[in-house]
Amino acid sequence: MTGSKTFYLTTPIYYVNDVPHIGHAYTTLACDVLARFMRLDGYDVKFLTGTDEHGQKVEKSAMNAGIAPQEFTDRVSQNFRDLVSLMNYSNDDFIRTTEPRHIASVQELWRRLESAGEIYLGSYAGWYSVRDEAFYGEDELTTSPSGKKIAPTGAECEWVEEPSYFFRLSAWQDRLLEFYEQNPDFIAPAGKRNEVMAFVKSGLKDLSVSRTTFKWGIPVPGNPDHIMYVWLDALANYITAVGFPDESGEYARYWPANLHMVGKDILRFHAVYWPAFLMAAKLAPPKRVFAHGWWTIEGQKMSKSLGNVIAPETLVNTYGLDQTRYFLLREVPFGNDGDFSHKQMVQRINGNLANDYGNLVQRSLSMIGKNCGAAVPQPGAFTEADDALLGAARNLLPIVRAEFQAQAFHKALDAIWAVIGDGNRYVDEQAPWALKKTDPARMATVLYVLAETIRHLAILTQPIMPEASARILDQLAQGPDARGFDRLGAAGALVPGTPLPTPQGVFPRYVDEAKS
RNA sequence: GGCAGCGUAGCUCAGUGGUAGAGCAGGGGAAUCAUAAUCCCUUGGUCGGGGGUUCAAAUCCCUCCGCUGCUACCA
Repeated sequence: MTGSKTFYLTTPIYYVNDVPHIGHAYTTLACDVLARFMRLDGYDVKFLTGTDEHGQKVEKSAMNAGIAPQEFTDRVSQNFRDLVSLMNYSNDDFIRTTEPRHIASVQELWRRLESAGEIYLGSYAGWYSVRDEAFYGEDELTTSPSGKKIAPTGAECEWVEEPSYFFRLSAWQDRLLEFYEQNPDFIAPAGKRNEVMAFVKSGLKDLSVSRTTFKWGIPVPGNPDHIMYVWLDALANYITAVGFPDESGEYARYWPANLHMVGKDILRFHAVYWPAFLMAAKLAPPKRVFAHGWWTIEGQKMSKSLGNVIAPETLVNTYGLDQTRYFLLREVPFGNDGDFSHKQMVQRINGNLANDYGNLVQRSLSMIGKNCGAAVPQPGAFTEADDALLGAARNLLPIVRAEFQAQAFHKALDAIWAVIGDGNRYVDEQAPWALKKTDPARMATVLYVLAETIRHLAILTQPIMPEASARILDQLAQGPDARGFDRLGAAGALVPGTPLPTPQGVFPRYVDEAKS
């Protein structure tokens, strides 16, 4: 056993009514690279993703499709399971909110909240638009000449009242603020933390947590006329997946979650409602919620009406899987909004991957293949320059680790690429092609230093680019058991004389189709 | 409207009191191991405008202009 070092991280569960796009792929990708990193770093990791399958919209979509809701969700949730293999995600579980384990979990959570006096039956009243399926505040509405209340969307609203259970969110305002104060890293990035705290400080109202207007959801225990509020249902997936209500097994090992990764649109649910629900049920709140930004496409907002929504499959087919993974995490400081453009993508592929990283690997391994009998060369004494490059490579782990722990993936990549740059400069300065004639022993040392540097780089790029990194490690004859972070440094140093396969390019240049 | 943040080289951004920086793009050169990839040098900014504090401000204060986010129950 690895012992006590565990790491539990989650993506949001995706609403099955959506078609997977770059945004979904991005969220799960960020979790995937973190999960891979932590595993390589010796942690016992649980990485969860899944689908949110209840709610009025799903019910309606199923009806329109002429099939039962369950059959409908079975069908469309497949889109998200396909995304897993397309993007090479390494999740340990895939949860669906229609599974029996989840229904049992949510109902138990409800019972605990109810028995703790945190839920009461009241009635929910407000201006409701049937067309928008949404309630509006009095101040958002305008009045038409005929006296009707009109929503900002132009839809007519009517005053409706329905019985509803409420969660006593108002009672948690101070305890939430105290929780944020005592856990300054709970919400990231910092700007988002300020927004959430401002929201909570502005005052919290009790939250309606049940509906009677549709059926497709989890019934309230003891009152099946009520369906649970979708967010209570959805958020609970994070404890369901670790076995709740059984608190002995995985729950004891993994809960509280180390990280909930979310898009910035659903931060409030995770940073306000969720810890309140959990604390009210006398369960531990998660350690951290990170809200990342949105992608625009060629400078424009992604939207169905603009027809510029990019399917992850298109990216992977056009640019390659690892190239896409690299771009999404390198191009934009994680947490910021970013823009996807073909030009930038090609820039990254050709500049960073083909020219910098790929070329360093290829030029080094190619010289070893041709001049060192296709085996790891035998080094002599190291010079200052050798030690400098090796030192930079060996010093990378603590830097990269710190950046990953802060989810600053772009900074981790910057640090790795700095060493790639060092490597290319070292090749030019040492000019092993000249040493070949003048000092073959020195050439062997230089090439050994390069191979050892590349080994470090490839081990560290595994989380971001699993396939390409594996191919580089293959070319260094490093087997599956030689790829963990415990092999960085002297512990895993290449053994001179080890036969190496013929090197092959790993990052091809992207050449645009000839314009017509 | 209120609260918060941003505005630095053509582009994307780093830099929070002490002589303006990086990557990419542009220009010149070197090298030839390598996916014509690499390496070196270099052009380029009155740090949004104005005012103030200070020996010294991109960095602190005030003000104006522009942009963005949040301001609860569609997920």
